[in-house]
Amino acid sequence: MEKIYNPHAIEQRWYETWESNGYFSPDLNSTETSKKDSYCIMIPPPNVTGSLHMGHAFQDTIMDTLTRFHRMQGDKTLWQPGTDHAGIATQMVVERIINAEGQTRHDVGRDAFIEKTWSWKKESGNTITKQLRRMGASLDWQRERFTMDEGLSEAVKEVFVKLYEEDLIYRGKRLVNWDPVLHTAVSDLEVFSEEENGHFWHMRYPLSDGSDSLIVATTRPETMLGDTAVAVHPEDERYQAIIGKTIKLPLTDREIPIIADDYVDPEFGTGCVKITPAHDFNDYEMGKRHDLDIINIFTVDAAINDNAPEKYQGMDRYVARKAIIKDLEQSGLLVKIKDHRLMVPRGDRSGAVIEPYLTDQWYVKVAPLAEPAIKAVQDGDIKFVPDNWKNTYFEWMNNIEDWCISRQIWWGHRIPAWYDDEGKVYVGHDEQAVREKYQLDNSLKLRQDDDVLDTWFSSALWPFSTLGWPEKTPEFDAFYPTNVLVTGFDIIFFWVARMIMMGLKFTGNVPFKEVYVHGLVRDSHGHKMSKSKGNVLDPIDLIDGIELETLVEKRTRGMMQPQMAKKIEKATRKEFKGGIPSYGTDALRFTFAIQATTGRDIKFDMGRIEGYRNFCNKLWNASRYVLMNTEGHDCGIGGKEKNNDMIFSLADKWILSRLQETKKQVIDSLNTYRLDLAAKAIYEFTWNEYCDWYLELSKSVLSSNKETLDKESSAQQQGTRYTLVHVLENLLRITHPIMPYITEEIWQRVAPLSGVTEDTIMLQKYPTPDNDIIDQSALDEMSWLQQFVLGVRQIRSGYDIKPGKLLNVLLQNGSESDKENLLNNEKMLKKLARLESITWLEKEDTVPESSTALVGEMQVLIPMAGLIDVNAERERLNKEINISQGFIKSLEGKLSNENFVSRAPEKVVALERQKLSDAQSKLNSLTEQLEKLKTLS
RNA sequence: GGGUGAUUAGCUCAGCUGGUUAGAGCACCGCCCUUACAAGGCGGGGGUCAUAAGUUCGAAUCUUAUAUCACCCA
Repeated sequence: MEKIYNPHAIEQRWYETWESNGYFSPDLNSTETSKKDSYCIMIPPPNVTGSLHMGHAFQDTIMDTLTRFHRMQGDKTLWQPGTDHAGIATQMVVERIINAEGQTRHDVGRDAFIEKTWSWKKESGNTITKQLRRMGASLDWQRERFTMDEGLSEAVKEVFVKLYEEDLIYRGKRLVNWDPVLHTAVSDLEVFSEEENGHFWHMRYPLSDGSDSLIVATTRPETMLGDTAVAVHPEDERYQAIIGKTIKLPLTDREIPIIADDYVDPEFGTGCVKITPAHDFNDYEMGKRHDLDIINIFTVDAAINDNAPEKYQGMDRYVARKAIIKDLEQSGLLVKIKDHRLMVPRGDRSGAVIEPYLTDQWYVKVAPLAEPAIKAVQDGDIKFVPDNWKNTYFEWMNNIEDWCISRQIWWGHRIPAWYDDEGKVYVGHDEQAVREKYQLDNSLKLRQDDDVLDTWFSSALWPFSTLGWPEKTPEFDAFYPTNVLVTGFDIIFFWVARMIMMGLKFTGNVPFKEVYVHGLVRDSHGHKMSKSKGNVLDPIDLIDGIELETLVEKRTRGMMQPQMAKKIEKATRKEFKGGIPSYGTDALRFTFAIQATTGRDIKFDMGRIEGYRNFCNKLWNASRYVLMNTEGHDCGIGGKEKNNDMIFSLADKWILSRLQETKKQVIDSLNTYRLDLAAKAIYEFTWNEYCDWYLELSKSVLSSNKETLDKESSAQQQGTRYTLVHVLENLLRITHPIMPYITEEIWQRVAPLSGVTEDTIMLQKYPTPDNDIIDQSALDEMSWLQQFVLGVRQIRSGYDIKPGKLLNVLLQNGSESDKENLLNNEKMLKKLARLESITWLEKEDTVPESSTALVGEMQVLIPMAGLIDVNAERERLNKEINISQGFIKSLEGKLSNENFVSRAPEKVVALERQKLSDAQSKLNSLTEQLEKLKTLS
């Protein structure tokens, strides 16, 4: 093995081996595993145009860890891969290519455009699936699906037609988020609202009878052309007299009513609000309440249309804004202009300011679907982890609105609805089916709806459409309902809730039994990573490393706000002085796993990934040590059962016990989605116990000279070699779900030494704890040994005694069991504490001036003899005595409290008493020692 | 305005149903190239657990209020 762990040399080779051998695929034909033992996770389908970001990498680490864990436990395991067709995003990508060739998509035509999109997908749509492979994700690629696949499209049609037939889909005119550049409705998720600088324009609206006037304020003055009322609060005393009167709307010849509605906040602005039902969501609702006219004044481009006075027709909304301001000013109706920060909604793809816009769209009537979906969570058929996310879910489900599912673009599932010349609508799987269903004559001309469905519509079917639904398939039988959905909380509404509704509606069953909601990955300062902030980290760059210059270039290229580039460059150069070194996939995965706590934010800190890369190196080198000392030797394959003479040392028994406890902790943690605790248990066991103590202790067993080995020593060496290999081999299997590559690489070398020759670690059994192996007396004795060694080391370090200097220690005031422990472990103590000799003294023996450490009541004495300064030792003892006295005081306080003793559980009181007596004997020893120093000097 | 969550060492975070003299990693300080590992070893310093009140024999942990921050919804 190389001296330093090098992820590059191993990762991709192993992935190719796993994939080409079909290890990721569940064996559907096996009769051994019943339905009960199946395990399935659906990947949240990433956008086909997308590339892997930190959020994906985090989420995929979680899913892959769970998948590998269950696969190793023998479950029939499927992690279902695939991508979604990302209607708008994909269409824009292809459109950009066509534009670069000097054409528009309208020049090309719909059918040819779709064809081009498919060929783009074939050539370039696999960026993210390649990156998923780099992450080590054990997805069953043979079953990869795409939301536009034939089968999934069939599912979409089936669902649409059924919902329509049940009156759960309807066509209606409603306000939607309209992108005036893309000419389509967009979902809330595709709209980003950010604060921008704007103005508040105060305008005077005169009453029709000329008696008075009102002042209204707006951030969008051009919408006044569509005003159909002015509203005040019903209890606002200032305006009681004019409620019910009318306004002469300036710049138009319309009269509009003054209405009262308690939505109006009398404290805000002037307490008068202009109402534009066609161009504002709140106004729309108010318009419905008061039966107001709805006047749309915009074209699809957000220019002024024919419903407005001729003067403004054809003007872009911002040109019209200026014209209107000017005209109002000239008529003396503009009262004032105030600077104002306001939330401006922009389309995340086009960057255009989104307009609420009145159009014909298709909707899903959600309330009837939501009801069983709420019940499923209430009844516990679906559990959220952490549990409190269900509140967020209920909150949304109880206030749910109908879902606009149509989009005015070309790329997507075309709505299976046809119209005749009179506009009558027919819904069916295809034109032929429609004609049969509605008994239409072949001569009747039919035209299919131009719109396509929202991508989320097909995503909502993902858990069952990928398994072949509506066909009856063995996959569906085996894996539906799936076990867990792993997702960020940001799409509980958009996706999770809709999958639950659709799953229940069409399969009669929940789509998943648990929803594990993880946090979102942020930068080291807790900010959201975004291209415009220039703080994005690419997981692949963390795996492979990247030069500083390349990173700067990558972060500042193609910025929406180029003025930010300088700032970003500076920050990047400061944070990543030498670029990013290559950390490898396993270190990245471990970093994610250990940060997968129940919190909502994962602040990604470079210090941590570096630390876990070091951890990989530690594991690597520990393995090197094990191999160096076991290869070519008798490692007692099969353990004691097959090697009767094998002897286990204290250390062997101890580490074997700790291994069982670690297994238990890791398994329990993974079962409860606490990957952080699992990773931590692995880290601590590996580093603090196996490496720091066990490997060191094994050295004293294995260092004996070969020629002089007697039978006993060789049986001891066999025991130690067996334990070295056995623990490491188990540890690798325990760790494999989190760090697949390094564990596979090492396991290939280690497994044969434990008698296993198999092709891959990923299909081995996951280790299970064996309580019979846990040896409490070994745990106790080891703790004695550790205290002993630690005590000597502290003295050594406290007095700057060179590590190489061998010491002579004296023991006094020890018990029989101390004596026994000493006999059993003298050799190990000498090696670890670097001792020349250990001398057991009786109580009455006199001792030279010494520095003292305590192991229970036993005093470990290191004679000073020029090593230690008496005053310094006195000071040290005094400090310890002080601490001890403080502790005793607090314990005595507790125990002298009548209430505590009578009310606290007996166990707790007994524990406190034990603590007190321990502390007192410690104090006695310390004082005794101090006394000795006094009398001697 | 409504909701949710957070506040623990310089930084990033654990701390499960109240029983800890409050832990870890990184950073920091001292010693050490001891043949698995300097991406390392050994030892050490560092916190009134945001604030206030309450419940309790006992509160980082439960309740209430306040402050600050974050996110979601309107």
